[in-house]
Amino acid sequence: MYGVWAALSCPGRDSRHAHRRGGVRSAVGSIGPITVSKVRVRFAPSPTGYLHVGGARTALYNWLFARHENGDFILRIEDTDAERSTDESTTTILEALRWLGLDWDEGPEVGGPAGPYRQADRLKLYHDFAQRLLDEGKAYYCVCTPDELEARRKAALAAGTSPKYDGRCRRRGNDVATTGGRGAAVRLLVGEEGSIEIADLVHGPIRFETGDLDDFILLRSDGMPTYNFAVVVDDVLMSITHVIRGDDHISNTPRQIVLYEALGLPIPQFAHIPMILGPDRARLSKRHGATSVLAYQQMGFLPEAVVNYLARLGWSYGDQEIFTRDELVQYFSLEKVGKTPAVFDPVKLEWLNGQYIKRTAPDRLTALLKPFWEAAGVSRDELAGQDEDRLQRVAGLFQERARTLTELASSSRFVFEGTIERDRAAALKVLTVEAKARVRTLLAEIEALPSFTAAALESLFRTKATALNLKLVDLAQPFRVALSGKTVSPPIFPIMELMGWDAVRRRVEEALEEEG
RNA sequence: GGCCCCAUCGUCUAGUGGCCUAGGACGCGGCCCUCUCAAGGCUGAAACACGGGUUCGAAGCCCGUUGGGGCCA
Repeated sequence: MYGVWAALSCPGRDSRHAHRRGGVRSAVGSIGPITVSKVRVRFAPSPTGYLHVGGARTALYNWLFARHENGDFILRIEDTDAERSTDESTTTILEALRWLGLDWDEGPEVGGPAGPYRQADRLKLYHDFAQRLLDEGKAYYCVCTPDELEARRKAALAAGTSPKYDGRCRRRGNDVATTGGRGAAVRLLVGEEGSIEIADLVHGPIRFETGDLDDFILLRSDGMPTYNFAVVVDDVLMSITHVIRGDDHISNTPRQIVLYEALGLPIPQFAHIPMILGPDRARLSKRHGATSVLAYQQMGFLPEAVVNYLARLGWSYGDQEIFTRDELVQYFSLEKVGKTPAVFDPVKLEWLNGQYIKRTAPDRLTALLKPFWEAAGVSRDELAGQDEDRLQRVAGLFQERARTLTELASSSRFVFEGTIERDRAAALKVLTVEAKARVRTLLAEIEALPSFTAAALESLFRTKATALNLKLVDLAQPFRVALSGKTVSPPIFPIMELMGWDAVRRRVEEALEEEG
C-alpha cells in the first residue's frame, strides 16, 4: 500500500510561504508559528542524458542546504518521458553525483520510506490523485487531441492572442463515460479570479494572476502524468519542505501552487536559482564545449575543485574563493545565492583545479594520476614497475605547475622510460653547437661525481657556470631540452636525480646525436 | 503574442541609503623572486546599462526605457 490516502488526509502545515494574495501575513520575514519539521529537499533529474554542470549545481545547492540544515537529501528520477529516458542515463547521473561526493539519503539504490524513487514506478500514485480530483469535480476529461491543440495553439499565436486552452471540454465533466471511448486527458479546472504569490527564497515575492493560467493537463491521454502534476504529487508524498531548482521553473510554480491548493495540501518553500549561461549569455549547452560533469573528470579535474567552482558560481561568502567541503556546508545559505544568471568560466575552473592539485597529498595525487599517465603514453608495465615513492616524487615535482591531471601527466611523461619527442624549435634554439660541447664536458664531470644527487649536480653546474663566466641558465637549459624535449620543466637537478644517471646519460646522448 | 525573471570590471562576485575615490577573485599587463615554466609577493588597466523620480545623501528604494533570459502538455 502506498499510503496515498493518509497523505491526502493529512491536515498539513498552513501554507504561509506561498498563498493567495489577501492572506493574513506576508511570507517574507514571517514570524508565525515555527514549523519544526525536518528539512527535506530533492534533486530530480530526467535521465535523458548525462549530468551537466547546471544540474550538478542544482544538486549541489540542494545537498549543501540539506547538510547545513541537518535535513534529508532525496534523489528522484523523473523518467516519465519514456521516449527519451534511458537506464544508461540514470547510471551515469548517479556516477557523476557520486564522483562529486553528493550522497543521497533516499533514492535509487539506497531506497527509503517514500519510495519508489523513479516516476515510472509511481504511475498508480498519479492516477489515484487524478481520480480524487476528478471525483471532487476539480478536474475533468478532455478529448482534444494533441494535433488539434497544437493547431489551435499556432492559430492563437498567429492571431497574436494568448495560446491558452479554451476550456471547451469543461462541460464534458468528470465522468469517463462522457469521453465516448476516446482516449482522454485529465485537466485541472483552474479558476479565473485572484492571484498567486510565491515567497521565493532567492527572488523574493513573485506574483501571478490566476486568470493567466489555463486548465492545464494532469494526465496525458496515454496515462502519463505531466511534469507539473508528477512533481507536486511526488513532492507531497516525499514530504519535501524546500524546492530548490533552476529559475526556468518559476513559470511552472503558479500551476503547481494551484494544484497543491486543489489537493488541499501544504505548499513547500521555493528557492529558484539562476541558470548557468555560456559565454554568449545563452543557456549553457553542448555547443559551448564540455558541459558533462564526467567529462571534467576525464579531463583531469578534481571533484572538490568542480564542487568549489560550482558552489561559487551564483553563491558567495564574502571574498573567500576556496572552501573545504565542511566550510561549504557550514557557510551555505540560500540568502547568499544571487539572482543573476552566471556565465560558466572554464578558465577560472582551471585555476581552481590547479589550486587543488597543488594542495593534494602525494599519495592520493599519485593514485589519481595513474590512469592519466597511462593515457599520456606511459606503459602500464612501466607504471606497475615503479615504486610508489618514486611516483610520488614525480607527482610532487610537477603538481605545483599543472592545472589539470591531464596536463600534469603529459608534462611529466618524459621522466619515465621510453622515447620522447623533442621540440624542434627548442632544440634548435638551445642545443647549439657550443651548448652541445659544454653538455659533453659536463656529462663527463657528472659521471665523475661521487654521488648523483640534486645537490651535487647543482653545485657542479654552478661552479662550472662561474668558471666559464656563464649564467646557470646557459647550462641548465640545454640539459632541460635534452632530457624533456621542451624548454619548460620543473627544476632540472631534482629531475635528473629522479631519472637516475643511466637514463640521464642515455637521453642526453640521444640529444647530442640529433641533427643541430 | 502573453506572463515571469534578471541587470556592478571581459568573467565570477562584495555591496542590504552615508564606511565607495566601488572591494576581492579569474584572466590580462608590469615588477620582484628565479636554472626554464609555474607557484608566491607587489603593482597597473578594467564596472554601478540608460533616463526620470524619492532623499540632506542613491550602486542599493520607486517608475520607465533598453538589453538579456525563461515558461506557455
